[in-house]
Amino acid sequence: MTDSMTTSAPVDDAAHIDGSDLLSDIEFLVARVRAIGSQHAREALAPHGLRVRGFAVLSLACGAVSPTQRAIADFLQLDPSQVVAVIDQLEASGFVRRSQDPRDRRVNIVEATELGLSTYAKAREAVRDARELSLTTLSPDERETLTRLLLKVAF
Amino acid sequence: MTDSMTTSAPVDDAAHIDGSDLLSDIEFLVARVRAIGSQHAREALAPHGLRVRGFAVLSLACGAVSPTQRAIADFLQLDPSQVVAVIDQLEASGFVRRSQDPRDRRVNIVEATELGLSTYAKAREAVRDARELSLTTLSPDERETLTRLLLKVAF
DNA sequence: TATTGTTATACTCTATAACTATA
DNA sequence: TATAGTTATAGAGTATAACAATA
Repeated sequence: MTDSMTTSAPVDDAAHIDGSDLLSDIEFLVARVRAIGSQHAREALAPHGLRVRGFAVLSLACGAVSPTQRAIADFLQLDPSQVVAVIDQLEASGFVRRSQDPRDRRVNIVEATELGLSTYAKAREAVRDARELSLTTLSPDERETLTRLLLKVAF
Repeated sequence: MTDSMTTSAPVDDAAHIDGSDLLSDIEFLVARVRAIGSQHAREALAPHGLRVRGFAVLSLACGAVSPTQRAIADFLQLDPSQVVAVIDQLEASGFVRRSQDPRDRRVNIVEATELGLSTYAKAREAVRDARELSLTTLSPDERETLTRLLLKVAF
């Protein structure tokens, strides 16, 4: 339920604080794990000129089908106006380009450029490496279980 | 990696978008689950005059030992200046009071008031009920497993 | 009339540095 | 000199409404 990050180990303060309610609270734990994860991801992405939301959008633009802005908004559960801002930045960095759908001129299709594709490949590696730091305490089996359970909740 | 919320089911758009990279990404899934969870928590807490961070701090203040602001900051991994703001609000609402530690006058001990204790009890119930909506797809065993795995990563 | 993308705006959250009072 | 708390500020993230172009 919080989101900042330091490297301290608050659970060690067991004598000075009673966090029993929160420590058994899945939402609290999820919030904390997200804080750790997005901090690591931010650091891993920064050298590649990407932030977390930009990385997610670029990931979709690099997929097998070039998505529309609307599809991106739906998939990431972002407001369409937020997608505009993210894509503005990605386009300014030369990672994606917008192209009008000839069948419906309202629609923008978001395509990754060559630079976008290669940057994404490198950024993806960097994120994966950083993730090792977060998940080092989990066995491969446990990671798979965690992924499966999160997927059930997320959708 | 995103944080807004609607009730759409983006995974259904499988034909229109390729989210395969993200859907197997624990950090992405964690971010999404957090978004869902904190949205539910926000809605559950609003009628009680609490927000997510305030609820977390109040939870600690209602624990067996009254924490110092520093202990709260350490435990929640918040910057001490953020704790000040949260406690200001909790104190203005009459949920907690600050009292100076007589042994070290720099230290503020945060105690829950009677109103704080009763509000926390109600808010905790509301959050628990709301959580049922998020976790309805998980069995009790799965919830326990998820809690255990998250705890391993979180600390 | 409904939908895609856009602009503008405000609010919350997060991070940082500088300050005070105590130790 | 170091620590607990505070103040101030800026940046990032999020939510909302109104708008133009197109269907």
